Amino acid sequence: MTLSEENYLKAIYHLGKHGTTAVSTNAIAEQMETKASSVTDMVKKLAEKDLVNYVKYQGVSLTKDGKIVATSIIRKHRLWEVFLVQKLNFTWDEVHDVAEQLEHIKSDKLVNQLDAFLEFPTHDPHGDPIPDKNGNMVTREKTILSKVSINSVGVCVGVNDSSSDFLKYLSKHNIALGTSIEVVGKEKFDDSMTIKIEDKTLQISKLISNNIYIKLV
Amino acid sequence: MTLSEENYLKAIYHLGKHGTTAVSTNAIAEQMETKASSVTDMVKKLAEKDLVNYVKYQGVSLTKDGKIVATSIIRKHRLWEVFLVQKLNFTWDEVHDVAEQLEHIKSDKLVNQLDAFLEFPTHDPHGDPIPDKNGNMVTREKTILSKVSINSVGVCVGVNDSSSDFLKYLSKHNIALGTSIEVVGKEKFDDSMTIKIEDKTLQISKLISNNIYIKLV
DNA sequence: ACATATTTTTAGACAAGCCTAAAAATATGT
DNA sequence: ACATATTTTTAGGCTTGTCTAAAAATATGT
Ligand SMILES: [Mn+2]
Ligand SMILES: [Mn+2]
Ligand SMILES: [Mn+2]
Ligand SMILES: [Mn+2]
Repeated sequence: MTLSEENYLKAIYHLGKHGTTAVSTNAIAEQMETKASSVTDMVKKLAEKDLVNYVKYQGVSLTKDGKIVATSIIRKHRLWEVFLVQKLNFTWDEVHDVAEQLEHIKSDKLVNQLDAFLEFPTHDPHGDPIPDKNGNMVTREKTILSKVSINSVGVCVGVNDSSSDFLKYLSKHNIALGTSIEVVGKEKFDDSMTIKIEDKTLQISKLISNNIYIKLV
Repeated sequence: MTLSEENYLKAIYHLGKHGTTAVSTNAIAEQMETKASSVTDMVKKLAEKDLVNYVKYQGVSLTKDGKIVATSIIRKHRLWEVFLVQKLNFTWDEVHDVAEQLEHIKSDKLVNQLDAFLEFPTHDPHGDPIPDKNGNMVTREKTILSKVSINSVGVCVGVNDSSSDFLKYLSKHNIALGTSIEVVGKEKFDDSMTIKIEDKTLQISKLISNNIYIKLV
C-alpha cells in the first residue's frame, strides 16, 4: 500500500457512502485535487489489486478488501486527531492536516496501543465515529441543523465540513461539540436561521446550518 | 524536503561525526542500503540545494543548513521513541522502525507539543541525546564497556548498536539503561569479558562489550 | 613508478505518479 | 433522434528516485 493508493481508497470511501456506491472519475479527481486522467490510471491499478470494482465509464466502488484498507486509514486518522487534541493541546481546526500525514504510519501495535492510551474513544474531535480494531463503528443519531423546525433545541454532535475556516468560525461563536443550540428563528427567503447559544443569539446562513449536526433533546 | 532527502542527510550526519567530516559515497550507499550511483545522484541534488558540501571524488559533508535539517529529523526520531516507550508501552527493541516513519511527519507544533508532553526528555530509550528546539543536546560522559579495566563498576547509559537483535539480547540478560555492571574478568585471547549483573555473572564477547556504553561510578 | 584494484561517476533505463492534449464514450436538450 | 456538451479514457511525456553497466578517477602494492 503506497501513500497515494491509500489516499485514493479513502477518497472513494468518503464519496460513495462507505465506498459502496459507485463514484465518478471526476468526483475522485476533484476530491484528490488531481486530474481525471490520473484517477483513471490509479483506479486501474487498484482494480488490478482487487481493492476496487471498476467498469470503464461506469465509476468505482470499494471491494471488501478496499473497504478494510480505507477503514483502517480512517481509524488511524481519527485516533491521531483525538491524540492531538486531548494530549497535545491542538484545537479542532488544527488537527486535520497533521492527521493526514500520521494516518499513513504503518504499525498495528502503534495504532492499537494509541487506541488504548486514549481509552478507546468512539468519536474524533469533529464528532466523527472511530472504527474499532475490527472496523466497526457506532452510528450516532444526528440531524442537520438546517432541517430542524423552529423552537427545536439540540446539542452539537458533529460537523459536515471539517475545514479549518469553518471550525474557526464555530469556535469564534462558542460552538463546539456539546454546545446547546436553540432555533429561535427561520427565514423562508434565504433559509437563514437565528439560533441561541448560552443566551446569545446568532444569525447563521444556510451554508452554516447545513454543516452543523445536532442531536435533538 | 522529501523523505528520501531527509534520510540521506541523516545518514551523512551519523556517518561523519555530526556530518562535519566528509563521508564516502560507498559508506552512504551501505548505510542507506542503496547503490553508489544512486548516492551520487542524490548528493548532487543536495549540493544544489546547499545542504551538503560535495567535491567530486572527495566525499560529502553537511552544510550549516544540512546540519539543521538532520538534527531536526533526529530530534523527532528520538522524541517519538520516548513517546512509544513511555506512553504506548513499546520495548526499546520495538521502537526504531516506527520512529523511522514518524520522524518524517512535518509539523513544528506537533514536535514541540510532543516534547512538552514528554516533559522535555534529554535522552531517548537507547541513551542517545535528544536535540532541543534549537538543535542543542547535552553530551553525557560515557565509556565503551570493552575499554574499561578489570574490577571497574559502571552503569549502562547507552548502546552503540540499536538493532532489535542486540537490544533483545541485552534485555534477555537483564541489561537495560541504568543497570549496574561490574567487570570481574577479561580474557586476553579473544577479548571476551565476564561481567556481574545483580549477582549473576555473564560471559560476553568483544562484539557485545564494544556496543555497550557505561558511566563509571 | 607504474600496473592493478577499488571507488566514484556517468550513461542509459525503468516504475510510480503525475501532467496535457486528443480521442472515445456517454449524457443531454430539443 | 440526433447534434452538442460533458465525462472518461488513451497516448505520450515529465520528474523523482532507483537500478545496471561502463567509463573515469583515485588508491594501493611492489
Ligand atoms: Mn480530519
Ligand atoms: Mn475528524
Ligand atoms: Mn532509532
Ligand atoms: Mn534511539
